[in-house]
Amino acid sequence: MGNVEENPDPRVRTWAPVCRAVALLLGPYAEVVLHDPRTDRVLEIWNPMTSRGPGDPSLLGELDDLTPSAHDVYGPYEKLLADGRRLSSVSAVLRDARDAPSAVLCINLDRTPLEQAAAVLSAFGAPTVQRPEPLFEQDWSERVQHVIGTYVRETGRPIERMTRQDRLAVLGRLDEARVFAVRRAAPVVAGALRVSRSTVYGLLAELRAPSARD
Amino acid sequence: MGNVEENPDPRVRTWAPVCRAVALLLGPYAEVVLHDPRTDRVLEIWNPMTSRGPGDPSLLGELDDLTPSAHDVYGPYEKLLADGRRLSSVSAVLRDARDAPSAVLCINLDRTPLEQAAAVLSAFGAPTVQRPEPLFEQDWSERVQHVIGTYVRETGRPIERMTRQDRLAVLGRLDEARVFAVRRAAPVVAGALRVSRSTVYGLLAELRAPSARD
DNA sequence: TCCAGTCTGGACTTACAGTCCAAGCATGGG
DNA sequence: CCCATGCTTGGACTGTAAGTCCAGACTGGA
Repeated sequence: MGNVEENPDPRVRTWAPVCRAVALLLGPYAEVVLHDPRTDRVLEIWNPMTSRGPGDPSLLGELDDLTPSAHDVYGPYEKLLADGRRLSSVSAVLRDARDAPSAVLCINLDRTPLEQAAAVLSAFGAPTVQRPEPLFEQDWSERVQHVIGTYVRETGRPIERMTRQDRLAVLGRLDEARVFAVRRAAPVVAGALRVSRSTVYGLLAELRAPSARD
Repeated sequence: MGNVEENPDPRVRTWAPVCRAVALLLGPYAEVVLHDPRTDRVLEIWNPMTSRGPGDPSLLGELDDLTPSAHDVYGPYEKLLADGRRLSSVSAVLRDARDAPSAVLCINLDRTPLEQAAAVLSAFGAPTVQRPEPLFEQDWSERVQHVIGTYVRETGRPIERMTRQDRLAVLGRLDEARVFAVRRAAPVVAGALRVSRSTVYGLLAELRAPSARD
């Protein structure tokens, strides 16, 4: 992470103590990044989780999320690393004495170990072979929206641009969530996916009967 | 849990040490019950989680699950207590010297504290605003059991002695819980209430159309 | 004993779940 | 430009479960 005290950039000298403190507090599972929003490059990085370093371009679109809100703090967002690690990410716009944006701070927390620990705990006294038969709630149609929304966010692909594979994946999740045990669910799902009822049943059949294993 | 050493029932004297050991090992979160499968009653109980005691009927249908399998050990099953605690439950058929079934052992582990801990862990570094769904409910048939169980506890009236008013009340709660939005729910509820399908629909109609408000 | 209220099994109707197919519509190769 | 291929679609169809209805059985009380 370089010799910060000698870093020529005044912004780094200003913010480095905060960054180092956060990096220390959250141990090896948090990455702290200071971005230059004008050049879209990394100013400094602590506990890097990828191979990024100062001067590298600010991959990951960490700065893209900043436009819509009126505040200076954003998130937490969920990010997915290429190797499958799941990150919770917050960003903050840092301003200089004249109140002009001078840097952007990002903290990326790797939630994978926490989630593994949670899985160990909740598996204790194993809850049967039956998987957590996910719920149905008063308004199960919100669950449909949630599953689809999550998928769209993960892939960055809106419903209109989904491929057949996308639809198969989404329907797989919905089926696992036992959504189709609810009456009238299929037409609702079809509508949500902008697809006909026939297509839903066709894709579901394909999912449920991979018996054509030739 | 009574003075086990003086318990006149030889089965209790035989199995008590095992039961006590398990109850001690799993601390306050596990209940150990010894059932008499012929009379369908509790022989002895350690760390009771409900108000059951020796001689009480073996509520909860802990013995119902035993028929279908060829082995003598069953589970873990998931059970829902009336107050919402979630149990992992295993049962074992205990046999005497002549290999005849003499008692049934049930161990019920309260998973709630573990799940709370798991929830704390997985909530750490909160993943966005999402997580509207309580990790409560499992599959809907357990919701049925839960509603009925709660009612039985509240009124102290077992299913067999319920009046028409009781059934109306229970069905009202189930209807509010949107249980009947799930396919195949009505027959299951009818079975759980020890009542015919016709009766369920009749009572439901009465509940839903009190329009004759004159 | 009868009566009133309730429950029951079973026959029935309705509504939805799920299947099937001919035709439409993209996409891409020749 | 045409055709071939693969996917989707609306609609017709079948099957299964949801819900209704009713004559008869059961129950407790007068």
